[in-house]
Amino acid sequence: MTADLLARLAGGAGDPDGLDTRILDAALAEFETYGLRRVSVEDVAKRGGVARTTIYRRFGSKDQLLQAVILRECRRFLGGISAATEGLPTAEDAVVEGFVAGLRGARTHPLLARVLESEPEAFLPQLSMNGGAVMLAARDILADRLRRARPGDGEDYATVAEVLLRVAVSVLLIPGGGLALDDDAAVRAFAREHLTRMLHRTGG
Amino acid sequence: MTADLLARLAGGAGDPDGLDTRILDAALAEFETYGLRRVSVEDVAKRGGVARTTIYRRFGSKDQLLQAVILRECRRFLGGISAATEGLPTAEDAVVEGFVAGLRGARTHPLLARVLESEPEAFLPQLSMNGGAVMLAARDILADRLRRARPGDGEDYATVAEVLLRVAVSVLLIPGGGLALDDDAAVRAFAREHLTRMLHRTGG
DNA sequence: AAAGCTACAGATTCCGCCTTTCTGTTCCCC
DNA sequence: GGGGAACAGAAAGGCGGAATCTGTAGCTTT
Repeated sequence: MTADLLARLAGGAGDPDGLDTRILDAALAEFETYGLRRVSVEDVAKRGGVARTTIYRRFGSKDQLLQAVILRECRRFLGGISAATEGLPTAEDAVVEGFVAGLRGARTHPLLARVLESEPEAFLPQLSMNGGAVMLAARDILADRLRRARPGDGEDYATVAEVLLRVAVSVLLIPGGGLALDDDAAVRAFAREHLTRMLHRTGG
Repeated sequence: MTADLLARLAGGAGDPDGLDTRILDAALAEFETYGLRRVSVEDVAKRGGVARTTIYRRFGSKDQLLQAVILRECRRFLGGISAATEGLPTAEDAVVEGFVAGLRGARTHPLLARVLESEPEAFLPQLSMNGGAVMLAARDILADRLRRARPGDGEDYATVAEVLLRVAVSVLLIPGGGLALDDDAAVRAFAREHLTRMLHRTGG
């Protein structure tokens, strides 16, 4: 059931008429505007111009619809990291740009901002449940970039990538610290100065 | 007002009859057992064997009482980190043991566990409000240990310490990742292998 | 084959209303 | 300076009934 849903969203194919996409767009817009709790399936149906039953037929339940929205947002987020680290010459660059892209992507995400501000109690469980899985996916993408930039040295890139992501998440959730990470330039400088050190020095 | 409260708790002095301590003990026990919301000031007064008015005279309000409890717990937590990193010969050791002590201290903290499980919606605001300040305090302690173990090399120990703490916090909030941190030994190995790299190599 | 529409049962939420409890303050006694 | 009683206002809890929402089913339409 979940695998089916994932499969439908994975390739971008499997949705020739674009109805799933239209429903997901409508749901995303509703959730971004009103939060999760106050949005009914009918609200989504109206905005999407479809019948309520169609949503149930395609997604099963409101919760599964939400999960599908989240899944798609995660895919976009990962795509952003992937794009920002594509073809960088060194592993250091990949660490820096991956960190910058991840932090900026999360900071500017409308749905995340809305939920975090409007229904934080719904966020912590979501974080404990699926947060780990999302992080594993992001970690693998980042680790792959690192590995390509510096092939065959046996570095534990997956762990390095996960630590990067965890630092980024904690900066998001606990803003008040002493780290100066106000804009992209500051974030980049911090990552370059401190986070790249977790990579083994190869050339020097 | 807050400074006054902090001053009274700071030295351990200023509470000759131990009444503040008894009230704080009672409040802590109540909060650990029943959570934050369901505990009334009278519950605390009964357990502490004092009049309700005394609590108001000494702490001002229920919220300030809670803040005082949290403050004391933070002091204990910081004391644990401080003790665990005392007199270690190298900065690497301080990083490792500070990380281990911080993670274990948070994981085994009864009040933290209770609130996280029973009223997570009260935790996220608390984290955004005071989390940063607590982290700054913990950071300074850790940074001081690192500096003592390796004096005068101009390393930015404060930032290193804060990153350590942020990684620890994120492990607490997002358990599902790929990091194997099940027991102290595993935590220690991870910290030794990956986190110490954020220190500049001095001797080699 | 799949979407739209209507109808429906059960669960959940919302609302107004009332009662209780809790908070924070005051005053007096010790 | 603490204990105790009394108090007003705020907040929380209980509780019916109404409305809404979820999820399902059956039938119609394209």
